[in-house]
Amino acid sequence: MDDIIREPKQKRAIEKKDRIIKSGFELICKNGYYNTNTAEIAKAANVSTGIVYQYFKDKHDIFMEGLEKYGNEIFFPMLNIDINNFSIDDFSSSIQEIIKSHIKDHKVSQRAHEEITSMIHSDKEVATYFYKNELLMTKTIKELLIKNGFKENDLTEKVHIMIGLIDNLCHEIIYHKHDNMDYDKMTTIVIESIKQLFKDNYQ
Amino acid sequence: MDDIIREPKQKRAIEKKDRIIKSGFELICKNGYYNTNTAEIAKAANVSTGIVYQYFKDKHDIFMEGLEKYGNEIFFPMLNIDINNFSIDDFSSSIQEIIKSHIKDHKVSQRAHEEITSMIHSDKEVATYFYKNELLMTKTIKELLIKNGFKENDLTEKVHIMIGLIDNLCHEIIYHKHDNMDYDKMTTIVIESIKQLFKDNYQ
Amino acid sequence: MDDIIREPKQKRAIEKKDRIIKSGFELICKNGYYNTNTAEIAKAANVSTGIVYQYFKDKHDIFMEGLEKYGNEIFFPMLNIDINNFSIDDFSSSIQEIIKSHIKDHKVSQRAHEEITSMIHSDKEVATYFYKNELLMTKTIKELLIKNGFKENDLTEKVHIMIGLIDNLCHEIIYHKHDNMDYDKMTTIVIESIKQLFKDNYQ
Amino acid sequence: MDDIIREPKQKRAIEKKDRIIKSGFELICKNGYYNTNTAEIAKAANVSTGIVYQYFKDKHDIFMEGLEKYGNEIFFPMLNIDINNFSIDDFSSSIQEIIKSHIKDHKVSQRAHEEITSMIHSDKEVATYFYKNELLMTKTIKELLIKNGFKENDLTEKVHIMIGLIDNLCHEIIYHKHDNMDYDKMTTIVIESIKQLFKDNYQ
DNA sequence: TATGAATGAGTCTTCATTCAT
DNA sequence: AATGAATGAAGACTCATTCAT
Repeated sequence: MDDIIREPKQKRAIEKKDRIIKSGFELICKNGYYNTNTAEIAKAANVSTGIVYQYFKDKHDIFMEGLEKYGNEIFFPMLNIDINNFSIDDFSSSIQEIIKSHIKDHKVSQRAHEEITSMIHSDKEVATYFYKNELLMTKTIKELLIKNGFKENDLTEKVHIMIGLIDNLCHEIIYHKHDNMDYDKMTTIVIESIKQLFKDNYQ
Repeated sequence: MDDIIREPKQKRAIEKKDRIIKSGFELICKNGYYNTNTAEIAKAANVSTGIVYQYFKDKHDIFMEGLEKYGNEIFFPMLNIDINNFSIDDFSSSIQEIIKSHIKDHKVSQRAHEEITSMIHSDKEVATYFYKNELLMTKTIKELLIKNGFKENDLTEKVHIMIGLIDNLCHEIIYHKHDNMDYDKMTTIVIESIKQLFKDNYQ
Repeated sequence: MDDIIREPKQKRAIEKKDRIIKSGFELICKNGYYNTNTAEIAKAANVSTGIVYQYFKDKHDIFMEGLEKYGNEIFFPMLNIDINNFSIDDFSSSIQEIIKSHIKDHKVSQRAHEEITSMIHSDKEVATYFYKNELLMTKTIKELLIKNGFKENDLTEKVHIMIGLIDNLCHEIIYHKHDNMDYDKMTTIVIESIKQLFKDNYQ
Repeated sequence: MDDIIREPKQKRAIEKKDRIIKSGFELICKNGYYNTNTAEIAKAANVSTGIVYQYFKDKHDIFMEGLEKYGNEIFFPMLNIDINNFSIDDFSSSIQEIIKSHIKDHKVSQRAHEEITSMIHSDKEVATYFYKNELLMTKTIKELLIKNGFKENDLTEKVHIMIGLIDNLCHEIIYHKHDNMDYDKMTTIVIESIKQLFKDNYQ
């Protein structure tokens, strides 16, 4: 009974905290860390300024929790690649799939990427986050490929290059929309490049 | 007479302004826009805080002038590729040359890139700068390749992809130094990828 | 019936209130009034923050009740002098006894004295408390002396001076521990001074 | 000429800083450290809040400078005893003189003493200040007495006790004004006590 | 032109107190 | 009676910009 009564309290508290993280991270991604103040975050989360500091050490902490929570789908969407959707036999569609989900997952903010990567060098915690997840992602994908029959053959380096290719492509598609660029063609070329990249690793 | 007297003054004034731009841009690249204040900039430039506002509308203006002045060598070093150093016959070494100078030019600050790209979306002027120069760079390189006998054949897209490959490589080399990455191999692979990328455009 | 049920509750309530007073007073004495917050007090007392305001008007009220309850043994230990331990025939040892217990009673916190006396002038209630008890103490000791055969002879003033002498001595011993001071000698001298002070009042 | 123009600037700056120190110290002494905010201090000093932080590291710094500047006349007025006014032959009047000036010098605030001594234990800098000056004062007076022919004979301890006696007396006279206390008598008794205290040290 | 002192709005953060449960 | 989450006013401090000289 005690539990039943407490449960919603706790649930609401968690929801509240989540709201703060979400609002904070969204605002920071949209307007920048220094252009977002705690009052705005609190207001967007529909809480008082005071409560923010009951859940978070400081403004930076809000951001870090947001990064931990939402960062992966923005920066490391490939971490969530479903192994079952990956097929060596249909490399093209696998990569296309990755690109699609990559693009789809850019939800929180179009600006997140630049805003946050800019903090890598000023902010040790952010740097650590990226370093950690970059390694993880490379490792994850490498293992995925090996499971799919790829040979170790400068695989680490190639995976890194592939990630860069995909990142750049998605980035271009999502953000820039240069008028003179044909994105379907570009996608095709990138996929072809990736295939070439790994040509010595499978068959 | 007025001119004669003013001339040296003006020369000094120009030098002074340049000093502010340089100091401001360097500090902002090193420590970030919001972690750099005008007092620091003035001090680093060896001028008074007041004078800054005689030469610049505001802090942001200092940064923009710095970006215009020094941005290219940081963000678009390929704009400065010497056409004479580029050879279709020795594609590898040409690209290697580009990478080398790319890396070398990251002088003002290792942090400049992230710091500043983060401002693209919060700052229309910065965005414009990048948009403008990205197009210019793609165009420049494309023309360079055409001059070197390359065929138009999704060349715009390919150039863009190539720039991304090189950027990522340099970035990786300059910033991350992941222990498990062999950068010489990586460079070789990237060059090979670029060659493959353009294989239908030349010969 | 109501009473029977409430009784234990009330007992607990009283204990709870006492715990708040004790914790609050101790913390304030140790860390200062402004460096102690109600959350800490509640936590130390093992109660919720809300309940504090059911027992006390405000934070200041907690402190005042603590002062009333524990203040005497810190600030006016001489109020508790046991008349049976006081002897005109062995003045020295009587005073030595007072000093000993004076020092011993500085238990709640070495800092209490300064912290709280500082509030005398900012806080009318605290001022009233001290004024009231200072008079009481002087009066009490005066009466004690008269009961022990001392003659009225500027006795009020002398008692006040004596209290000051003892206070300073104890204070010095408790807090400062100046290296160059011999506290045994000092005690002897103070006792001799007190004897001299009262030499016209007894014999 | 440059100097002539600069001089007043600098003079005003110094005056401004002094005004902040004075206002800050007065307000803190009157209302307490925690009941005084920087805005009030700035307003009292007739400056903006911002300028305060050009002259001082923080609020505490204002206070410390005030303490260094005005503290001695409040806490250690005897440091300023004029040797020529001190005479072994007329001990009474010498001490009376000290008491008089002691009382006269309590200008900044009646509350200063308690407010500030309360900070001794919470504040290392304040503690250091007091420790340093207490030693200095004891030493100064000791030397003064020796110069006047006093013999070393527990002189350090006696000086300390004397200072306490005088402090308490002045304190009583200045602050408490207990109705039942005759301060002239009290002064006489204190002086007599001091004479007794040193009776073995001179003649 | 040049200085650097001065301004004051804006920011993060704390905490006594209240209130929904 | 009890909890502890929530409030929001207040405070220390920063800094882009202005201004007296």
